[in-house]
Amino acid sequence: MIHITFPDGNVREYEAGVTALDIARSISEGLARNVLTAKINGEVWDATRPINLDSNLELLTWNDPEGKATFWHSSAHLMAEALEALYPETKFGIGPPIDMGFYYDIDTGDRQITLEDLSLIEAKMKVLLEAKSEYQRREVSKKEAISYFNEKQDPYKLELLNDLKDGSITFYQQGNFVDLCRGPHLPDTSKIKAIKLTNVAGAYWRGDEKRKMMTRIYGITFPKQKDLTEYLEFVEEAKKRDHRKLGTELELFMFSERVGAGLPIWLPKGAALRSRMEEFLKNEQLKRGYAPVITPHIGKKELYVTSGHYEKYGKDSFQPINTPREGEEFLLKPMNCPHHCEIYSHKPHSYRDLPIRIAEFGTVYRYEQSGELHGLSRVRGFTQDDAHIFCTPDQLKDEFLGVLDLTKLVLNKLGFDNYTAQISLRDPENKEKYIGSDENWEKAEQAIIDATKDVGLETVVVLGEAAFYGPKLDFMVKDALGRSWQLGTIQVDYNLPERFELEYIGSDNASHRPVMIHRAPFGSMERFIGVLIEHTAGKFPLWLSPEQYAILPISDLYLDYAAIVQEELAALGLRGTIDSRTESIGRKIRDTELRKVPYMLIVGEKEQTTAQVSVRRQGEGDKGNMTVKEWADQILAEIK
RNA sequence: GCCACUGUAGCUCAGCUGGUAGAGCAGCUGAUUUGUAAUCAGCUGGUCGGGGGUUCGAGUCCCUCCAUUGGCUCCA
Repeated sequence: MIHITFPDGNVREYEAGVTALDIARSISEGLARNVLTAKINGEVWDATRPINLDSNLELLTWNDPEGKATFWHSSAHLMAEALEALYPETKFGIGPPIDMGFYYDIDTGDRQITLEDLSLIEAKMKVLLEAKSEYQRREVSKKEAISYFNEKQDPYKLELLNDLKDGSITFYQQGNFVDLCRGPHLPDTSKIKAIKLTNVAGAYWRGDEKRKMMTRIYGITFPKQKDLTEYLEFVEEAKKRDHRKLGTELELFMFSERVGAGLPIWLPKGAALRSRMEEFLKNEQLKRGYAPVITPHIGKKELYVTSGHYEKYGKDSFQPINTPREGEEFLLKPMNCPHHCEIYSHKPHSYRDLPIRIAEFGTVYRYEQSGELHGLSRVRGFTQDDAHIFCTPDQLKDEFLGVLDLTKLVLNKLGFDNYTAQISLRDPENKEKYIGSDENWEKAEQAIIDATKDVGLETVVVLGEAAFYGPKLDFMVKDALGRSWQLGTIQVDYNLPERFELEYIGSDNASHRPVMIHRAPFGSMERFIGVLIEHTAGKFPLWLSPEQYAILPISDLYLDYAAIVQEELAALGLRGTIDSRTESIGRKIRDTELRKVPYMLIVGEKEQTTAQVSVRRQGEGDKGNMTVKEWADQILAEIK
């Protein structure tokens, strides 16, 4: 008999050789039905693998990330089985689970798999499901494994085998399909109830662009048909909110082939929206002791040689601009910090001057590979809400607190209330990879951790993810659809003060090196607004809305009254338009709804005689009549 | 940058195997003066992404460049 310990501390006795599935069945049939895999002493195992020693056991279902991963991994094998049945010449690469679903990289030789083939493969998978094949695990020797794939002529699997140690190699088989695989897998294919193959794309073998481009087929599966339906609805909703589509429809921004790829052009409505966000932050920064500065869009190559950016990124950037006579080389600025370092060093500083906080909405240009460009989220020219704080090591924590507070304010003001912070610290095993003294690193890392604790921010600490020049904190923001985005960032930097030989005179009358904090609550205005559009589906918070209301007169007869209403509202700082077209009220409402103007004020005979407006909220409908004053008070309160 | 897909009017899209372009919406003009998501009629609008080629003839076939989309790789 062996002892099995459950997560709640309970211990039960079972015969040696019992499986996780048996144990689940001993508890309840329902549980057994839901078990996908199990964690045995922290390692994820097949639910059907015999347990021979005393163990800790955690049963995993669809609700556990490992359960889902196993489910999708097994689904990838099922897809491979279908592919092999349909196209026997297929060679297989790897087929792992991913965040949402799975993929398999395959080489089909001359035969091209296209989107149209997916439904055929999907159908084949469904046929194979009927066999309810078990996923059978088998330990094999390296020699046996090599001879199997030699015979099958699968060069990719042979290459993978090369890197594996004899004695740790397992095969999994379901139906006629055998794969080299560490596992674990589902008990059998019957758990898979809904299948959708979503995409086909190219992917380099082992991610190496010098190697062969394979065909990657993406898919997703679920234990219930309903889950698939929900997933498809989610995808549909995401498509509707796509900032590229909404940006065009709402006339916020555009791109032009003639201006160039990846260079967003802000249209009046988008520019108004963005300016309001910038004004908001500028005001907050003034309150917090930041000094606005302005620096040029280009800088001499030597500036970036000094900062070290040239060495690291020079070849992969926009190439230098040359002066025609002197042949001097200038680079489009990829960052604002070198310019800001020059501002710091334009005069000597006393410790009494610190911290010095300089801020700039600085537009930077980075050469992104053409295939990487994507709407506003990945561009070649963008504006950072950049600021650099130069302070003493002792001031670091307070400065960090101030920045955290500001970033939280910014996110909340923009309607993001679901976010966490990722703290990236250095790899304690590899301290020599980083610049700066041990003492300073420890101080900085502790400052970040303490500061986040002080403001009660939920954090994840990742070791080894720090930049070589300092630890950092990134805000991970969840949008309305539950998708995570990395937006604002705060980075501590020991490197640039060193390279630019920045100094201050301390109370001991000796010169010291300041610490630098880079921070950008929005990150990039472009990217942030892209996320904001998708988060709000284009229905921006009222204070940002390019058009807060539209007055819709029932007919031309009420245009004069509409103008009076508009004047009254303008005096209160509210902005809006009058739809003076000779159109039916139904038409005006429809057009205004589609423009996502938050409020419609309908005025006709009734309103004119009572000095009221009929209020309609976008997406919600009629809110009834009230006086202009009543409505304005309500709106001004909403904006606050 | 690499692989694949796509590029036709301001927008969304149709145009079979080659026979010199079509719809809806938008826009313009006129009529309609309208009560909570599309009033009606007429009209304008395209060197079919750019360039080159094959052909008697190219939106359609071939080459090339540009851009978009989905991936790969990368991201100070």
